[in-house]
Amino acid sequence: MKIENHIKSNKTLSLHKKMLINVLYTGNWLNDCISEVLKDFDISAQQFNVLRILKGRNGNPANLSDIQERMIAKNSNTTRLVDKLINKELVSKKKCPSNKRKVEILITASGLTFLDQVNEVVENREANITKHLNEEEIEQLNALLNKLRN
Amino acid sequence: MKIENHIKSNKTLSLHKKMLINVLYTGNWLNDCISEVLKDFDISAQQFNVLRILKGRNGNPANLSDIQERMIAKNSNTTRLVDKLINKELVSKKKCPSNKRKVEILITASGLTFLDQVNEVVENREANITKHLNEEEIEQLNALLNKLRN
DNA sequence: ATCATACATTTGTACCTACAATTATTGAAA
DNA sequence: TTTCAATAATTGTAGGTACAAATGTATGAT
Repeated sequence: MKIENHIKSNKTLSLHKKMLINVLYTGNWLNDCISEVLKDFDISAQQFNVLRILKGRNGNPANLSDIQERMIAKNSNTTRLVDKLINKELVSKKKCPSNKRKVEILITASGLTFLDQVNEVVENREANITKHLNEEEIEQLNALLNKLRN
Repeated sequence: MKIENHIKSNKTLSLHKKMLINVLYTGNWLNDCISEVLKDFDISAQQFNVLRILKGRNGNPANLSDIQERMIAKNSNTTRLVDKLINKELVSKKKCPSNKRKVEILITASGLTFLDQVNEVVENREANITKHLNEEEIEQLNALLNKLRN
């Protein structure tokens, strides 16, 4: 469906405007798709994102700033996201011994198990989304988005 | 810049995954670009969106559900967004006389003046963003995003 | 050694989002 | 006509985002 139908616009939008709205709208839409799956696991997209980042460290502890740098939404308040995950015992945090300004954050064993369970369902959903485009189109879309951001 | 550098991923991501992350990331990025401009006017992207929708009605009052349908972020809590705009006297609201369940929302004269001022700056910023792609690429990007959502 | 500065994180506040529950109103069926 | 379901908006609560200010720690210059 065209973007102007989604937002029920009555005036004719310029191609440029349509494209920008489309990028915003599709980003929201994709976020909603993933959030819907995550809802069953009582976890938000950003919390899931933190868990994935920590798993990617393969046992090396991460600072808050390491996590922040890797977040998809750069303005997340990582302190509070991590706190929520600590409450769920999915991650652990302690002061960095060599530099007490920093913290060392790790995914726990139960965090890893949980993440693997969630990941399976998320990846199914993602596969269902990407199947609408072939490899060449995915590559094009990737390239165009990169170019848009400069 | 490639998306894997933005999120500083160390493992090699599949093309599919990169594309999905890219859609989310670029949506956030674009939102941040526009929000940065709006900040000078003390208005959020969603409040700006509501004002644009109301202007598009050309003097016809809008219900809350009319606005909601036209929002880029479909889950905005429109009641509260409108309340904020009423406090700033940029929009007005009254009970719909023919159906007291509904409300009639209008942009005020000062809302229109304000919107026009903001719009000029926003459109400059938008033009600066879209200039990285030519017409054909913009058309492609539009088509690919539409196809991704089915 | 002291001090100013930079760094890493936390906290505060306002706004926004997600979603469920509630209130008020309407319209149609029993 | 009463009642019940549907509709439109509002409210409540928890979580997330944006941004500034505060806290605690490290480090280089003097």
